[in-house]
Amino acid sequence: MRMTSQREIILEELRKLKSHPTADELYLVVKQRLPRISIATVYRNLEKMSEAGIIKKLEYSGRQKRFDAATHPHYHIHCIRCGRIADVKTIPGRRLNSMISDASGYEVIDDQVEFSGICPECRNRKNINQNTFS
Amino acid sequence: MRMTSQREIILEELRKLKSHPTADELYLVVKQRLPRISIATVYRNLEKMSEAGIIKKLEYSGRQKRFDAATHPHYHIHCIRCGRIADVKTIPGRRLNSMISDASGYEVIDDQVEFSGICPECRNRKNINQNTFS
DNA sequence: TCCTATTTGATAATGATTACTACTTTTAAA
DNA sequence: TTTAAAAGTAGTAATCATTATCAAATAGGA
Repeated sequence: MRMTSQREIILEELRKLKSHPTADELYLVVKQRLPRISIATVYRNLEKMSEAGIIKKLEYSGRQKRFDAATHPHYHIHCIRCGRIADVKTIPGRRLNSMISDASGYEVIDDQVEFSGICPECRNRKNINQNTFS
Repeated sequence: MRMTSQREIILEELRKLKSHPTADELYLVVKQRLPRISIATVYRNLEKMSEAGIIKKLEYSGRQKRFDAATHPHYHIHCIRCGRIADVKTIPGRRLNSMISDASGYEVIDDQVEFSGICPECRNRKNINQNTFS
């Protein structure tokens, strides 16, 4: 895989963001530095880099795929009030995947684990300032 | 919510299927009994019934939504070879959601948990008969 | 430097889902 | 029971995210 400037900058900007952006959100950011870049290039490179294991593609609920520069195993949690998607720091002591492997007979290769709920901030400020992240 | 014949038959046919069908797969089945039904009716009713908690919508973005008549908490596992989506019979002893709640500070309301891997059948018959379900 | 497989930008095509519209059925109030 | 508002339906157009296509550009080794 050639390291083009487009690819490099897409990766750089993704690494800066903690928000697990969609392809079009990332496109807007990258466009600041490469005004002539095409949205197709962003999609293509995100796909390639996730195939290569450099980044992780998150296929969760909602219409759009999201991308994460952090590839170490961790789960995500989605606030149904404000829309933000946060990392879950702790994962179960015994790796869940091996439990699932035992229970299902499948060879578990990957997981798409997303929880939905209400974040601490939204639980505090009830009913105000909704949807600031979504 | 009125129980129309369309709605009733969609629900009946969904309950018969163990395959977690997509809206269009279910449409083909329901069409056998109601030849004049519209695909839009299938989408609309699956959405309504999942809002009402009668069925469960499985959302893994980038792919088609799937629907499950079994609403009790259970996880799914997706075979990347043949495409089938199976139930995972066992779930972790202590409910995972409460662990996640503790770890994240979120009030966990729902989860979308899907594992990917290779099913026992596909592990046996290596390289032959791929994609019979996808 | 030169060659060529890879990548790019621009845009068309695709495919799943949702929106819309006019018509029908149900519900419930007068 | 009329009757009119509400809910639902079939058929189809529109939408939206994503992928495919293709001519032009370019990275990076020979």
